[in-house]
Amino acid sequence: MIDPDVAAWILDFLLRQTLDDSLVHRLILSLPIPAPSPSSPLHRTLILRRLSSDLSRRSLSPRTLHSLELLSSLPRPSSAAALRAAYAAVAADLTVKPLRPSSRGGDDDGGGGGGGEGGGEGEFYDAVNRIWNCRVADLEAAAEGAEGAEAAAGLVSPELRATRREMEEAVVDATVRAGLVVRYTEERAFQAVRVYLEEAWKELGPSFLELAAEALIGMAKGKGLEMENPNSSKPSPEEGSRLLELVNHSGTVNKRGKEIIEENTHEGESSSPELHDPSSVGWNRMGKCKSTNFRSFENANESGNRCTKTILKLDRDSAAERRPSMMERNPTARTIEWDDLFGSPLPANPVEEPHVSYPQKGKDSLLVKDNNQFILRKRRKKWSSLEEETLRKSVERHGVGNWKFIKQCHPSIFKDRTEVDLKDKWRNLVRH
DNA sequence: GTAGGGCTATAT
DNA sequence: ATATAGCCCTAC
Repeated sequence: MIDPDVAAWILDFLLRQTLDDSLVHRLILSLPIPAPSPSSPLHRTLILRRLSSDLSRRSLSPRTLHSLELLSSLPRPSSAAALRAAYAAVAADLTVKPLRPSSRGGDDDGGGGGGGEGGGEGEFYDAVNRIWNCRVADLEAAAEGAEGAEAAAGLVSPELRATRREMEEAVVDATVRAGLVVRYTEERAFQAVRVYLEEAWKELGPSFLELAAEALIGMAKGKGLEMENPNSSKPSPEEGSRLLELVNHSGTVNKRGKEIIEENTHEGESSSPELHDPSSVGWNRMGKCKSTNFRSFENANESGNRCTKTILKLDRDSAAERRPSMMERNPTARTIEWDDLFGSPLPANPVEEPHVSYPQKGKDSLLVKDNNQFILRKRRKKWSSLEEETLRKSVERHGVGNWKFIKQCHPSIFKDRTEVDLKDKWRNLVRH
């Protein structure tokens, strides 16, 4: 069994070699590597390797942009200027891509409509919206906001801002569009990434294993031994123990580093409790809960983070199917908490299904009785000033009514809000 | 997906 | 006690 630290050294070394990607992939799967923490050197190596892979496959994609964003958010971002340049170039390339002749006319042209020209424009508008009005606009906003709020804001450069303005002009001006195609070639983006990678790899320095090897060679030479000499191909016992010593010594250094990483990880967790929000787990499990007590059990858990509602209908009301009109008030409605129903602590096995976890009291949800239905209501959460400000800016930028789009633009900020929430909040904002 | 009416937890 | 903000419901 390979020690995880040793495995990390090996991987760190291998990732820097010009190995086939599929081989690297298999190595990653076979080595006992702990999930690299963002502050570990291996993390940077991994992202750089991913970027190199994009470059060698000559395939720039949103993933490339993401890699660059990750790199800029690492502590001590390397080669900042080259990184900014690469980001701007890749963003421009991805946007302009649909306008290039090569991307047009494919085999999907069979329909045979008239206007052969307009094909890429729609995709271009989408790309401008996606990349420049959302992604880059967010970076710019973060750069202006509280310093250090968003580390990736370091990607913002005058060049990037200028390119964004240019892209916005291009949306309404065909001449500008044509100019973009000429200027922002794919090759230009490749070149920018290449320059950055060269600097970044250089800045990263040799891998630990290479350093160890060099040190060993140095020691051997100091003793007058020639490593290349076939006569001394058998290392003496003394040399062997030196290597061990070297590895052990570095091992302690590495272990110390790991401890720091773990501390950082803990800090990160405590500062963002929503990262491991247990209630969402509870929700998902609730969705699987099957109970004979309930006639029906709907769980509308939207793709991911929002638990919309859970409706439980009691057996006895199967006859009373009629739903009250929206205008009818329900005098029996009241809000109760989980503890009111199940007592506290909750029974380990409240229904048939074992291992069912319920949302914690006061954590996220309430249970509302509405006529014959129980409705899980989302815990009321006040809008933060960041959410509010983001909504204002987004509406300014994208207009009223594009709630879904606005939510997609800021998935992390509006993590706990649905598009309906955004709409409701806007209604409140403009009411006063 | 969005608009708009309605309900209720929470702030005042 | 009242007003408001946040959330829910449903028609379209």
